[in-house]
Amino acid sequence: METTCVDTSLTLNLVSLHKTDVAPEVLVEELHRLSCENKKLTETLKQVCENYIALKTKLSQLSSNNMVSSEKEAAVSRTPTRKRKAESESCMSTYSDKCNTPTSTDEETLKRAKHEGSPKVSKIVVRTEASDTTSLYVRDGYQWRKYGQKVTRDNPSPRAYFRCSNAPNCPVKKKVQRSAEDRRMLVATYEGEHNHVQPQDSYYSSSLQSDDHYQSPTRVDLVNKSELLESVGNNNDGGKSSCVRLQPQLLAQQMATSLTKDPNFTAALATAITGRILSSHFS
DNA sequence: CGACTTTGACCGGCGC
DNA sequence: GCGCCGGTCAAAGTCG
Repeated sequence: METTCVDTSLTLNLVSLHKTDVAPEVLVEELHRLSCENKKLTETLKQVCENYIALKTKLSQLSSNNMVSSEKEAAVSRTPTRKRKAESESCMSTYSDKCNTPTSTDEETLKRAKHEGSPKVSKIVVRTEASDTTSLYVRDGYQWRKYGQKVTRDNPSPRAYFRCSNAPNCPVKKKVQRSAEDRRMLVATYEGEHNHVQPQDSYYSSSLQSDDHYQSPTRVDLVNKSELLESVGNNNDGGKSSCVRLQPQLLAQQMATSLTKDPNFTAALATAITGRILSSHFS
């Protein structure tokens, strides 16, 4: 599994600032240059944010349009929504159809979420190493106790059931099963929310920076199931850089986490802030 | 010895 | 009511 592909090291010219035998006018010039660069970066960031918001608005408009059209289609061809019939139909459908049709497990998860007052349910898709197509363990920073395993009807690979064992009464449960289409894909379904903090010395948190075998998860909340399907579909194409296809918000979260852990970034940020203060002072 | 995994049995919901 | 199926239990086994 590949590590995070976002290079967080900012290569601002910090070295010259540490020199003590530099003329003051050179330092001033350098400060001006950095403040200009900082302004440019701020403008670029602003533009990126604006583009992101515009795209997000467009996406929500498109999805709402799709919902209206699908409701119309459903009204035209109203069929009994019995679970087994739907399942047998999905067995007849092609692979691509499957990608656009909610699986029975998704239905159950959603049903349960509705029934139990909608506890937080989310799915994580993890691509494992090509050689490893039997393990059902997803390292996510928490400690899990396996309490069951079952072979389900719609998938030849067994489904494992886990409970969080970090806290004695933590209600979180996790189901892990290999994808029927791509056995390298582990699909972990989380139910509930942890009532404790994430262990700090976890494999996951440390692996974000150094471990090459880190399984970079694609987390998708089931609030929007189309996101999940899109994510699974995207990860199904045998692509090598799963992090490229992360949802924008997830990518931003990962970037933020990586950036705040990066000493280069904190140093560059400190320099940028100092530059701003000094430039406003000089002008 | 405690924590964890394995695995067959059991239970409840749902479709027929 | 019966059978199927997913989810859970719990006893036995394993490991450090």
